[in-house]
Amino acid sequence: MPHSGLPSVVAAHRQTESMRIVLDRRPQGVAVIDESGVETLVGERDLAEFVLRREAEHPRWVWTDTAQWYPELLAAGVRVERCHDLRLVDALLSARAGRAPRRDWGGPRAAARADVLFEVEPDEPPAERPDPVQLLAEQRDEIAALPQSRDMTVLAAAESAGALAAAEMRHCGLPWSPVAHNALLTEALGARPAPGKRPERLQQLADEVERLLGIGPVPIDSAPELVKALRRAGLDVSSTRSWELEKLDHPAIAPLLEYRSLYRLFTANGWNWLDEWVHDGRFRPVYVPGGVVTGRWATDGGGALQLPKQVRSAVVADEGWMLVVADAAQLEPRILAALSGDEAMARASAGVDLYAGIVASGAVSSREHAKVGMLGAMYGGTTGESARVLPRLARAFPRAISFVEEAARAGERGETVSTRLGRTSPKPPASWRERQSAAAREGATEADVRAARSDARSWGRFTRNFVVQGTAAEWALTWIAGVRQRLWDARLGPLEHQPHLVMFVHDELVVHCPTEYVAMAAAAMRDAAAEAARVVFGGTDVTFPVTVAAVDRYSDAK
DNA sequence: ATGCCAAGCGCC
DNA sequence: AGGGCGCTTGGCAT
Repeated sequence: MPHSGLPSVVAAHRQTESMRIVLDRRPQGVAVIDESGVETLVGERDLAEFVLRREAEHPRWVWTDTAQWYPELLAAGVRVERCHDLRLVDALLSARAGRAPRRDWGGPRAAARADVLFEVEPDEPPAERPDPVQLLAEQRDEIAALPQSRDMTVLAAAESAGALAAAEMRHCGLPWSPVAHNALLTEALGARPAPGKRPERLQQLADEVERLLGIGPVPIDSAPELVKALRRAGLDVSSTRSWELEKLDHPAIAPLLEYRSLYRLFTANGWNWLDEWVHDGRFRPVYVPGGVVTGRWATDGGGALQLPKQVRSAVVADEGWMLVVADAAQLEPRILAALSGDEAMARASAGVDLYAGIVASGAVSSREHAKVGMLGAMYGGTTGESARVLPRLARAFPRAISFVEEAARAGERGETVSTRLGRTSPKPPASWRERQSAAAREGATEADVRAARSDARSWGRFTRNFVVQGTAAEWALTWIAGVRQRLWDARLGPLEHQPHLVMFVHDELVVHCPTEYVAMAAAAMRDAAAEAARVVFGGTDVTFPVTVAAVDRYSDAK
């Protein structure tokens, strides 16, 4: 029975929801006991902010913001199986309805209010903290009224599951060996220099560039100054981008490019990064689910989604554990094949190598052509090899190619597009529309027309890519949710002691896993991938193979 | 001193 | 005149 001394807000929620979950006060906090007797412990102060809701067979926690609440629960040893993230779902629904997302999520980290800070009269009455029960009902109603309510329900669940996974990945951390990292840095750069000094290897390369250019001091770290210096040395360059430098035939170029590469390692993922981001043998980046308009995750600090291959040998499993690394092979072209219902491309997708399948279909003559052609079709490439093979792909896979072409035309007209599950692209900015109407007006200059056309094409490339990248993100979220659920269902113990997700990069997942459970984790990753295709597309002939490798070091996976 | 932006390059 | 990002640095403006 519920204890009579519970905080009143919890009691209120309990009554509203008529939960059949028992809340019991303990010395450490509030225990939540569900009908199967599973018990979790929650800090009393925190619990007051939550609504627990019994849904069908499975409890789903409903809260304003997973990123705000879940880390504290994890720190207290509480895991949440399912949730409904009101903020993320609001973002989905608001984008679809073309309205601004609501911002007043309240909570302890809400923006400071001027009237509270300075003890002045408020400009307007303080906003009511949103009532989760009320918000949930509103979101449910809005979803139910959509023509594709099933899809949006799936997307809301997948987005929310992703938010749980993101918090758990940060909580557990990616196993990282500072010793291995320091060793690879020392091998590449020399010993760690004093603050403000260059590592030995960088100094050697800088000296060599200076000597070979033969024009005196070279400001190697300043791009504008370096361009001037290279021009003084007789090299015709307009920038110092690596692909422009690579075209030059001069002995100083090779050491300059090597300097650049090592300089980047030193500044972006060197000793300072290691000090800041790796503690107790774990790298804990902040993932931001839904941080990209297409639905991809972003990161806030740490750069986990841009981890250079150069440093992946520092990702080392714990003793007695392994890293199970799974990668969805050619995810985006497969997504396009499934989205468009292109049967010829579905046949080409049968093997593990889609591009080889395209070659086998006779559409193009080499794997490289298949790859650059498909990437060009999805990104809107109009030049070079990609443009040359596009007509051949369009003949062989008419539905796939016309699908992205139509998404591009819609964007050029200023319309929005949607992913398979209904994530909607933003409307072009007001400045975009103004330029379009300026070009359509009487007396528009040729420059107006050119600018408007260029803008339109550019937005068309965005919407073209949005449908593919965004649907790929949906597949990946569904994949994560499926893997996570399977690992959960195994109920092997506390999160950190059983196989758990530690890394996600768009189409790649890593599970840190006790050696005896590697086969189970690998199967979970494969099964969840097959399930994701069914859930997102509701049945498709396109296959989504994942390559799975169990390794000690991340760098050994590929 | 602080803020903003472009350049450049890392990832998918 | 190929989509989406984050991060660091230098350089300019305030």
